[in-house]
Amino acid sequence: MLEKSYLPSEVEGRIYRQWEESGAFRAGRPGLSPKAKPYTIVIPPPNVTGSLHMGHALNNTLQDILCRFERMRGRDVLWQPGTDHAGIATQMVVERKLAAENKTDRRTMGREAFIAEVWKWKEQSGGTITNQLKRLGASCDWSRDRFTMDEGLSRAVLKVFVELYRKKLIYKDKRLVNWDPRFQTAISDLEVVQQEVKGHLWHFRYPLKDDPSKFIVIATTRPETMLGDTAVAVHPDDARYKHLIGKMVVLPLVGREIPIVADDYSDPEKGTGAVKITPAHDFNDFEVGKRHKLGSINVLDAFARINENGGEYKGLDRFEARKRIVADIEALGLLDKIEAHTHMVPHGDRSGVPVEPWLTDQWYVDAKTLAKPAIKAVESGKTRFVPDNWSKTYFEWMRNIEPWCISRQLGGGHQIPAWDGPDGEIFVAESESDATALASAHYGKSTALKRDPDVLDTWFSSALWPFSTLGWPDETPEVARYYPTNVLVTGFDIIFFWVARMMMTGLHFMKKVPFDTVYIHALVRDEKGQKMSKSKGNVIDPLELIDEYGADALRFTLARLAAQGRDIKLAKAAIEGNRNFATKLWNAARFAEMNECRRDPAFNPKKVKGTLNRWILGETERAARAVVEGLEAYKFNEAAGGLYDFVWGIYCDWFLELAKPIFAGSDEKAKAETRATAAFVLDQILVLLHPFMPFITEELWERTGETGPTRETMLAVAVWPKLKGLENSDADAEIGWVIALVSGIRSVRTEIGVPSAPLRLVLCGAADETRKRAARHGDVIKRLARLEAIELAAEPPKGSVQIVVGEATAALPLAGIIDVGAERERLSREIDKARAEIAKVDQRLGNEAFMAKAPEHVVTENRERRAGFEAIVEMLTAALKRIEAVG
RNA sequence: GGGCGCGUAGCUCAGCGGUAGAGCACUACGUUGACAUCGUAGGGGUCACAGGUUCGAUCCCUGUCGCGCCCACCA
Repeated sequence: MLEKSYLPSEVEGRIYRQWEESGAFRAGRPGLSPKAKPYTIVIPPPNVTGSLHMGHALNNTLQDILCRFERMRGRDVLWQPGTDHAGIATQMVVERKLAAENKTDRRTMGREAFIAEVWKWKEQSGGTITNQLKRLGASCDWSRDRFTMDEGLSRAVLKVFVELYRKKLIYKDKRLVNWDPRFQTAISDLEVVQQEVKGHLWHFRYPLKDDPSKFIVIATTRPETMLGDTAVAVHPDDARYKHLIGKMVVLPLVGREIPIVADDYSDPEKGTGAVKITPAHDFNDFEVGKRHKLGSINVLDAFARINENGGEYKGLDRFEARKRIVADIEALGLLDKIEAHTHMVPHGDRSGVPVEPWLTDQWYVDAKTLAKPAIKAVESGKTRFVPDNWSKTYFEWMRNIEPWCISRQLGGGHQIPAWDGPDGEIFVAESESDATALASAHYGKSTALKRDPDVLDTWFSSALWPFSTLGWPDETPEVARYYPTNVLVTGFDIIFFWVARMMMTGLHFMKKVPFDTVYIHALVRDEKGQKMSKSKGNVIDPLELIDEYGADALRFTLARLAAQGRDIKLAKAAIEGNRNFATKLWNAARFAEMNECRRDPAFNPKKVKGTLNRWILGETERAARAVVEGLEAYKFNEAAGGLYDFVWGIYCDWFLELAKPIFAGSDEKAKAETRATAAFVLDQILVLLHPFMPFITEELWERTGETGPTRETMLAVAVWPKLKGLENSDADAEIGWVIALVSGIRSVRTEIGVPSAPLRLVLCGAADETRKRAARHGDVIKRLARLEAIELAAEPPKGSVQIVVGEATAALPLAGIIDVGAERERLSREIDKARAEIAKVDQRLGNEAFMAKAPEHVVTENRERRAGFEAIVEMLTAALKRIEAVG
């Protein structure tokens, strides 16, 4: 006997262990048909340092739903798990740990020692997120778990780097990069976030060399960079400054003479119309500098302090220098004015400090070239975004892509496989010995090399994920079988970081797109729509929810909210509601058990006779179809919502209720059939629901299996129901009639204020069918609508209230309801009919299209047509009146 | 500045050319042998606003207002 309610905490751990032990999650799992088609999803690898947050919960719930669904449909599913070493994030965690343990810091201990610390950390805590994913129910093939730093993946990284280098798609270049002064590393454009900062616009007077009593006034938000100014630019057509073009100014505080140049970049509307040019510290200025062959003077060091080019300001932090310079300019009488100014300032996404454009040597990927096939693949539909509008975002970025800076000056990560010769010559190879060999050949003698200390952007290894995890560059059977993957499930925030780059590397190295479909899901926010963040304190921890309500309730909630194109605002009440749904399901199974609804292996749904049973089987087929269609279209909300309505609103509310009198009755044959049907439908429900709520369904599958023939886990074999040809319009009509009648009576009872008074029901109208139905279902109707008696009459009694159900009418003494929907449908049909008539007339007159488009012309132009039009108006008016009369 | 999306019941959200939906909250009644983590019924909405298309618009088109996000922007 099932307990009174379902207790997730007592079930989930055990069930998950069973699944794992049975090997059900493994690609090529036992019991699989040899013809099974592969179905692959690679997990977006979470950071090893991370722990499960709500975004992971959504992302992995959706992946798990798809994987379990396809597994049950008989596919050979590989859900490839793994974790990412996540550059800065990991470095920060490990550094914090070192500090806590009073060990030496990363730079002092050196690379080797630090990497060892990272690995040590990974061994200790890297399993956290994996275990949390298991608690969620994720059915990954854990035997294939990978880490971006492990040996195989590192080999893939080396090979990709070397190959792209040889094809000149990776190169080293000296240009401005976004420099993060907190971590002292370059970062890519994507890792820069713009933040609004309330600052100032300082107007400085730069004296003319010819006549120091005259000035040109420039405006700047970053006074400290003036130390590196090499020109002042004005717009060539700016009348205010035209006469100054070509003249020199003397840079205050520094004394350097710099030219006034004419350049379109200068915007007469902004600032004073004259702009200082600092090519070493501004991306736009860098371009201006190139055009006018200006020198560039770097005045900052790696910590964003003023360097030796800053003269007396050397050693000052950039913001300290700013204050000093403004004060000094003011002291010289060269401060024209200060305006308050709010503007966007680029910050490092991890460090949170303003980044500096800084001139350094870095490694770049020629993204422009690699993007071309990646753009084409989406244009041609080889890879499809769902929802489709994300392809627009993808195109927009890919078509304007800039070189990808891949080198980082960090402690952890894949070291760049480049070795420098004594003369600066660079040797790129997969191993030190290969590089040495290259160097020997180049120099004609063995030469000592020094390895480039930089590491790769963490996204470089992630970009290879769909094939590196399968064993590439080796030609493994897994690569052949499971690549390309079927779908990538991810959030829109990493389309650029990750999706686009996987497309580029996948197409270049595998010659095939990495995935057919990219499903982009929403962001999970709190119930007020705020982004969840630690600082706001509005983070909902999925693990706490799992503890409180069970993994199934959380998963089902997320699935029901995962509509395309809208963020998810998650409220605890929603999860509670779905926990209640789990309880409801549990109790439906309990009810079935109490009524001896045992699974019957010989049960054939097509041979069922009873109307109620035929009806619920048809409904089951419909529900199953809705799940399949929903999941195939990635409409998780429709699939889950449909099941919710089916299980609660149809199976429990009506089927089981209508079955009660049969179970209590004496018609043994009907009883047996209804029992078998109830058990069969419950089985289908468990299967349909399993992708969404795997734990409770597996538990019930097992428990209901105790009575009938024994059976394996739902994952062992293809158990997805093939329900076809069960829909039955007679049964639909009949049970629909009963439901409508009972609902109508209940509603009328409340309306007239006799919720439990004994009432008689008088059935009238289309007699034969009504009479038969009443006879067949009289007991049920009486019971559910709490009636004293059901009578038949030709006409509704006077003073009664009518309930129209289909063609039949029922009447209760007092009350009143009429089927307005039927009226409306009839109206629509009549209009269509009239339209067709009019079209015929038009055709006869040779003006087909005319009438359809402009009826008002018709009214004045043609009597015959006018008659047709008026017919519509008349019908409309009449119908409207009918509807009004009814209320 | 460029782009995307959203404004539907008190709240969280579905829906989408044909009588406005669910869950939660609220009200009334109900412990009727699966379930009070429940049942039945009810109140509550000019579906942001204005035009247009249509027999009919919450839904399609145009515009306005409000909100959110992404990209670009350090004078």
